Order: sequence, then C-alpha cells, then structure tokens
Amino acid sequence: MTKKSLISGLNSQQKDAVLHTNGPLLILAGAGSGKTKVITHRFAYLTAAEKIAPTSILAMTFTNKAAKEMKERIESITKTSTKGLWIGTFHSLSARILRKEIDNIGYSSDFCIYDESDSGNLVRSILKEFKIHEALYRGISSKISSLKASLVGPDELLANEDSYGFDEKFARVYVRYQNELKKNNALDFDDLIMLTVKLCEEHPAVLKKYQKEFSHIMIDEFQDTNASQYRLTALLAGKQKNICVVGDDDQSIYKFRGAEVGHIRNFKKDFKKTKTIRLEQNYRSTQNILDIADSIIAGSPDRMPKKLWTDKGKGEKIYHCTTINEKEEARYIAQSIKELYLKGKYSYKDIAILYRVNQQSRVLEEAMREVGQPYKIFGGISFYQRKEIKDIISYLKVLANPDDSVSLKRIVNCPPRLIGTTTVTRVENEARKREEGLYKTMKHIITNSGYTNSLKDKLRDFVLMTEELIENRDINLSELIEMIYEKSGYLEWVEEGKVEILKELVSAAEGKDLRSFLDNASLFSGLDESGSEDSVSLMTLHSAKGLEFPVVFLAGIEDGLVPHFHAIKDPDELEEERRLFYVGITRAQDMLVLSGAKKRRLYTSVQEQQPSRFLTDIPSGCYHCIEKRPRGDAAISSSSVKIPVNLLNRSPFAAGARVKHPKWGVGVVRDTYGETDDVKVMVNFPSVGMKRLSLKFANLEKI
DNA sequence: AAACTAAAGCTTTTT
DNA sequence: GCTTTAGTTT
Repeated sequence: MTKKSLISGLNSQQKDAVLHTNGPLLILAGAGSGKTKVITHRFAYLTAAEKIAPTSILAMTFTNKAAKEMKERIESITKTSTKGLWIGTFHSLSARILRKEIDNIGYSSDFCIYDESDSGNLVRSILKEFKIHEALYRGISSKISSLKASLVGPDELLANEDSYGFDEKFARVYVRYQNELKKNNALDFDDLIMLTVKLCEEHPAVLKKYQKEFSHIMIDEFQDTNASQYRLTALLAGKQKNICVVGDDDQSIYKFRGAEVGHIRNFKKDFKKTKTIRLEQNYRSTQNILDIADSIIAGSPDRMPKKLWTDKGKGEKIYHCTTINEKEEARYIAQSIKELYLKGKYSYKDIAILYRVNQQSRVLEEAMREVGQPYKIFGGISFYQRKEIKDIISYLKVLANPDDSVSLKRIVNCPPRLIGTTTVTRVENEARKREEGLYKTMKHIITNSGYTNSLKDKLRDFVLMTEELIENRDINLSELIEMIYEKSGYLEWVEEGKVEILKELVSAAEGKDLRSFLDNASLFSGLDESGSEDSVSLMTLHSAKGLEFPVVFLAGIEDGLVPHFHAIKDPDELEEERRLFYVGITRAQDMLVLSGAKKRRLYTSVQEQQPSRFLTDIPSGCYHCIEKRPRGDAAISSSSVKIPVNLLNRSPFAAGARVKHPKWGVGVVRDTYGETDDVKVMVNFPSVGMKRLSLKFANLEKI
C-alpha cells in the first residue's frame, strides 16, 4: 500500500495521528470516532512509510476481542500476516515476555497461569488451614488482586505496615498465597503484569533489551490502565518515548477493577512534549443522540474537554418511557422491538437492550419470550468456565505441571476414586511435613512404609494413571484429551448431556500444543461467540463498551440502578455511573429509547423508584416522554402460555424465512399470525414493502 | 456418592 | 426472590 492511500480515507485529525510518529502521542478518541481505524492505519504507516519493522511495534489492548480485531484490520490493510508480531493483550504479551525471561527473577519458565477460580481455590485452602472463615475468600482474593494491580506485592506490604489498611492476618494470607503460587509453579493474572514490571525494574539489561526491541508502542483503551499496566508501558517506552496512547476519559468505567482515569488525564505531565490529538468527528450516531450524550457527560468534572459532532443529521426522536413496574418495562421494550421489526427496517441483530445489572436480564428475557422475539444474552459463563471443561483443563494442567496442587486437588476425586477430603487432608499434612507438593508426596507414600494399605492402594491407582498420561503428554492434543476421558473414566462418569461439550473441547484442541492451549484456556474468556444468527442482544452496559447498534434500549434508567445505589455515596463512583450512562447512550446509531419503572422488585422488597438523576441534565425537549399504563388485557397476556422461541419458528413460513411471490418476487417473512386453517403472514418485499398475505390464497414458495 | 436441606450471596468483571 | 453452593444425611 502506498503512503498516500494509507491516509487518504482519514479526516484531518486522524491523519495527524497517523503521521505523528516520533515522541509521545495522546489520541483522545471520542465514542465512535474511528480510533481502531487510526491505530491500524498508524501501524501500517509506520511499517510502510517509516520502514519500522513490524516486530518492533508493541500494540497492547485489554481484550482478546480488541486484539483480534486489530490484527485482522492490520492484515487487511497491509496484506501481510500479523503472526508472531507483538499485538495482543497486556496479559498475553506479558506472559510472552515472562516465558523468555522469568528465570531472572527466580521462577521457572514453564509456569502455568491460574485464572480467577484457580486462585480463589488456593486462597480458600489457605483460609481453611489458617482457620479463617472460608466464606471470606472472595473479599480476600479481590484485595490481593487490587494490591497486585497497584504493584504492592507481599514484600511491599510488609515493608509498609502502617499503610494500605494493614491487617496482620490478611498479610499472613497474602504472603502464604504468593509462596504457594510459586510452589505450584503458577502465576495469577495480576502476576503476569506485576512480575513483568519486577523483571524490568530489577534487571536493567533485560529492560534495555525490550526498550530497544520496541521502538514504537501503542496502547488501546488507555483510560482503563491500572497502576501496574501504566508502569509497564512507561518502563517499556523508556527513553525513546515513541508511545502512542489512545483512549477516552469519558468512557472510563472500570475503576472498580483498578483502572485509573488519571493515567490518561495526566499523561501530558508524565510524558513531556506530548502531542494531543482529539478525534471529535463521530461516525456512529445521529445528532440527537450526540446531543443527549453531550448533555450527560458535560456534567462530569475534570474531564478533558471534547465535543463530538456528526454530519449524519438530527435523526429519529429519542424516547423516555416510564412504566409502573419492571415487568411492564420489559413488556414495553419487547413489544416495541416486535413493532420495529415488523416495520421491516431493522433486523434483530441491529437491536440491543442494555442494562446496569445482570439481574435485569431475567424480566427482559421473559418478556422477549412472551412476545416471541429471538434474543441472546451475552456475558454468561463462558465455555472455559464450565465445570466439565475446567475439570479436563485441570487434568491437562497437572500433566503439564505436576507441581500444580490446586489443579491436582480438583481432579483427584473426579470422577470419584474414594480420595475424599479426609484422604486429601492427610496427604496435605504429609506434604507440609515433607515440604513437597501433593503429587510428589503421593508418590512417596505409595513407595514407603508407614502408611495404611488402603491409602496406598487408592493413591497408587491414581498416580499410575497420571504417570501414564504424563508419558503421553506430547502426543497430539486431541488424542491426549480423549485418552484422559478414557483412562480417568471421566466420559463414562459425566452426565449424558455433558458429553457434547466434552467433544467440543476435543475439536477445540485440534492441532494445538499443550502449553499454548493451556495459556489460551486461562487467558481467553471464551470461544468465539458465533454471532451469526439474527437475534436481539441483551447485555450489561459494561459489556457493551466498544460495540454499536442501530437501535438501543437502555432499561432501568432510575436512581438506584443508573446510578447504582452502591455508587451514590462516593462522588468518584457517582461520576463513573454517569460515564457508564454515557457509554450506553453512545452505543446507539439511529434510535435510542430510555426506560424506567416506577416500582421495581430488587431482591426481597419492592422499591419505589425515581427517574435517574442524570436525566435532569438533559435539556427539556431533547427527548419525548411516554407514560405507559398497563392495558386491561395485561393480566391475560401475563398468564398466557409461554412459547419457547425455537417452537415459534417451526412453520416453513416462520419469521425470517425467505419466500417467493409470483408477482412481487423474493421477500422475507417478518411475522405469522392467525388460526391454523387460515395462517396469515407478513412479508417484506424489497420491491413493494410490507405485505399481509393469507397462506391459503397467496401462492408463496419457500426458497 | 447422591440427594437433600440450609444458608449466603446479590454491581459492574476486559485477563 | 432466586440461584448457587456448602454442609448434612442416608
């Protein structure tokens, strides 16, 4: 690609951003302003025009999805593969550095990576041993995580006994946790970053090497960086300071995970001579939507000034609908979606319902079923978090790294081998005495006297099986997994219905090697979401960040939900709620509908709800209010039988079917209704628009 | 080891 | 309210 064509499709600010290749660059990228386009074109420009080696550019994102999109778009611009380049998430790229260098700080390079549940289990077993109430493990895990995110390791905590709200008991757990991780040859998510920082700080030669290697650095979603990530980027940017950060302080919504919006707001102070570029042209939303968004975010203090604009025109009206309760709200949304769909302009995948808490999805889901609209809820448990998958992954982890006692404990009695808690505790005590891992201790027990025969027999069976599997750990991974299913008896033991997903795991492993497969299993939250079917998307406001939809419904715009009642006391958290609302609004391209209920059931009690306080920041006249009262038939419809969505679409002329009419040609069925002997369908024909037809008379042909 | 009962949760969650 | 999980029973 030529130099010129790389910048030809860009607006002037985007061009400036691409062309500024030396020194720190801060790109304030408003919602929908084409930031990925800028990053990818900048990457291509650096390599094509500035002759920077692609391997010398470090491009870090937060999510695998963002990394994947970045790679794909770079590939399509440069027409070259991005394989082996330094494009990826903070965690995966850090892991890559550590695999090479971690022996410098006394770890082994074949470490395994613990996900949240693995480290949670480790914390729990420590609490148990320390006789601390086990149910506290969640809070303790998250405290450990946030300390690590702030680069406060156990040593730092002990060295500053008077800070961080020091608690001796907690400190003991923390120290022990970190020691156990090391014994298990394991790193948790936060270690991946924290230890990379430690590596760089304690080994200047290593740091220098990577500073030299990465002549240019780009960071996406910079407003989401936590202290350790910020330190890492600052270290790597080093003297060359060819660091380009892209983000939007208005969209900072992850403070609760350690993200500090100050990193982007103070970037210019930390990096002298930073050039700042604002991307303010929005290519996503109508002016009406941007006006609402602006009136909300304008009330945010300390923000970096920005004003989004569009040449799209005013667009559709924006609505705010109030209903008597959350069920009516859900029904209103589902009904509106149905009407919208029947008008034929939008398909289901163009529509999203966004909400503050997952709990809200329940009523919305119910209403969608009642009205018979297809939907998909995002953000449930992912493939790799399912119990059966985690079990098998644990087998693999043990085979790759027998020191991993957390995974070992997970599989030792699964399927049941009569090695229950008493036996495990017995082995654990022995392991502590011998200062060895569980697996080594088991091996010791079966070959030495002083233990009962029944204990030895049970453990011997398990160890022999494991040894056999370890011997085979280098064979084709799919075959290895099938061998685990067979030798462990797992496949026979597991419930009928679960066999299918175990088969999926085998095919997911096809052609991969054990180590990288395990890294991916920990570092990836799920398999690729197959988003091909036409359905409405339901998700939280948080998960919607980075996405866009032609039509967006924001449900539960009430005080207590947006802003959430946990966030109302603290001004900083309240501001984050405002930004969250802003993120929700700016997901919409053409149509935006806000809704709220007067009464809402939250847990046990029914609460009187007030409209969100943020709504008062919107000038009157910017949106239209609707007061929805339940109609007389509401009671009847709520008691009507719920028809599963998949049954609704069984007829050959179900919604979504493509049909051919002798006169009007090909069209798409949008709805069916009427009795079985006189079924009527609504068909959208591109030539003539929506038509109501009776199947009896219209000579429709399914194609 | 399955099956039951009691109890504790409960904001958001990129890795 | 409802779901998940820990603990107890058989």
